[in-house]
Amino acid sequence: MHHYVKSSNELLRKRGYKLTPQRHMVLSVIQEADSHLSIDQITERVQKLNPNVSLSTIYRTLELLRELGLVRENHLPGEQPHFEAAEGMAHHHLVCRQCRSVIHLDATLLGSLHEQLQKQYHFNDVTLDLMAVGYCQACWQAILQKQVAGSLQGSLESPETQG
Amino acid sequence: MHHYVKSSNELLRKRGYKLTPQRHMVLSVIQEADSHLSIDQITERVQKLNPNVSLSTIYRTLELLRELGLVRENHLPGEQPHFEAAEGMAHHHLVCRQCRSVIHLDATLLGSLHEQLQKQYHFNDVTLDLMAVGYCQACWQAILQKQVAGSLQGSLESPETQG
DNA sequence: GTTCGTGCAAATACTTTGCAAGTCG
DNA sequence: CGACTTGCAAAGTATTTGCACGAAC
Repeated sequence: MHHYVKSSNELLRKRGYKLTPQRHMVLSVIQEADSHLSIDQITERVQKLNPNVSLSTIYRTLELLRELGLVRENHLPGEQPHFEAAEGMAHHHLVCRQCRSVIHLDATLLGSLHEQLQKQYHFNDVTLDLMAVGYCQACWQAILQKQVAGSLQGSLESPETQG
Repeated sequence: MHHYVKSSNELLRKRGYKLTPQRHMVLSVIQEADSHLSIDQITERVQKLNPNVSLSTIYRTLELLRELGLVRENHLPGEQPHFEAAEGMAHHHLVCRQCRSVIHLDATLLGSLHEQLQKQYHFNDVTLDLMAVGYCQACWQAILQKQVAGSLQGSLESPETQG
């Protein structure tokens, strides 16, 4: 994975920043993770390498890496933001509206939409992040049950509450 | 717009909730907005109708309406969450990584992808929310400028700092 | 020696919770 | 009544900022 470091370093320097040990730690923790990480997870792993790294540095570093396009940030409603390496495949999300369970979807789902957007809106270096929200099978069943129960109760109560 | 109220009411009651004045206000504020609203904006507009409505009620109501699928929530990194009426067209976002400016994209962009996802993953009532992130034209120009300036400075400094 | 980065502590912003009181069938 | 809601105040989390010190040209 470390072949990323050289180009990251160049990118930072071209923009007037340095690749400090802290920045390097944050970046490689993200690059070496299987999946996206929350700020807590990043902090935990970085502080395992060096316990003195402060939380504010982690926030500042993540903001910088995001702005440089070295990491992607995504923020599902109701969760902490998560970060993943820009080199990896973007993975999209299918989220249950009720239980908030998440299914990860394939990056290829959107084809070459990003190229289309780049041309049409004159944006550069575009990446896509799709969130699909619905009810998962289990929650949908539960909702249907509850509604049935409600209407049964309704039709029983009307005569009985008079007794 | 008020023809939504009846069906919203039914949906709430079917699930065991009431359409209180507070909930009604929050929902109609969202339904009558042109675009999506932040929690602050919703609070401001609701409290213009009734200053006694508390912030916690607004949070609780938004969570309920979201869970029922009456409003959509989206959370662009670096911003407050935003809410929009589920009846309207979902609008997608193209965001600049640097200046965070946002372009709203057409809902039709993704075609019938949601139907495909519903079938494939047994999800119900799926809506899609796309976020595309890149550098807008202005920021991209600025970045290129800066890099050019940096390398000029670099090639001047090397000999001169020796003098 | 000047610019860029960091750690720490404090400040700010955001969101959730407990609870007593209010509504309504 | 009894289930559901609300407002208020307090607590809990998350994130940002100011500043003095340290590191790297």
